[in-house]
Amino acid sequence: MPELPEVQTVVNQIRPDLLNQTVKSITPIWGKVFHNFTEKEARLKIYGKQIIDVSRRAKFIIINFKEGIVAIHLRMTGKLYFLNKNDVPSKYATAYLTFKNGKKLIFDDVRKFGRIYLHKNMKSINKRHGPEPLEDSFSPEILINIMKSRKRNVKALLLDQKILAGIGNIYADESLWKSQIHPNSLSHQIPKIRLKKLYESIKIILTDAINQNGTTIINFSVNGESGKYTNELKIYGKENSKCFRCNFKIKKIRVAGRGTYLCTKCQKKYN
DNA sequence: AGGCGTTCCTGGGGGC
DNA sequence: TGCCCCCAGGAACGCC
Repeated sequence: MPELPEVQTVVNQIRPDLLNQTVKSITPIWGKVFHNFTEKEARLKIYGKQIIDVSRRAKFIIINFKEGIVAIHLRMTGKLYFLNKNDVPSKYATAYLTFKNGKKLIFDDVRKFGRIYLHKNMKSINKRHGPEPLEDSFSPEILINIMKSRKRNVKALLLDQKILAGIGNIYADESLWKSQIHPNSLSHQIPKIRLKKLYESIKIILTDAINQNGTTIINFSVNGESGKYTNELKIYGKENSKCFRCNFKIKKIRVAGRGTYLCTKCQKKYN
């Protein structure tokens, strides 16, 4: 389940190998993997074009060309890895790119939720996404405004990419645990001081997770090292074990349609 | 506005 | 060993 830190880790790992490379081809193995373009369009727009940067926006991996971008969303089980020209991709490969230097970038995706997009620029992605939580411009006031201006379940808000970009199920639970907020709290009822704590928790947790190469529950990158943040998790996946803070038994409930881990003793419900 | 269910997909785990 | 059912959950979409 790649979220912001995992996607950033993938970008960090593949960027050096992609920078300045010239695309020879991009080929779908599974029919629906190209979400908004055809092979023909790809041929016209990116064959022979040089990659000038590889970056991340929300949970998208962005391959930047002088004119246009290729955006890759890993969704649940997507992985990217390099092979040499004549190597055979795994049975779960849904697409691949080839480059002038003979390398091949494989998009591997067991559950086939992942998609590749071709866009002129970042406009269509930006308009569907809220602020980047790790950018300096993301301030406590912005988070307070997000929460206070809506009357919505706080976990649902954290997961909503239009509101805040990049957070998924694992880091939502971890951030709420660290800031001692019950996931079913109503956003506008949470005191400002608690929201400031939530802001700090999000920043710290995402930054630490990137430094640890993310959380590997299902491997998200084949070439790279596995994510070590798995060892730092305090609440996610820890049903029935003891809360690190208060020793109370950790529960698993459903919030916003997702499996949610929490400590009902030290995470306060505001409603 | 916002909550909820459904869809897309497949592997893996639990129950029997 | 095997079979069935449910669960995992990111995002879009339709409905109420």
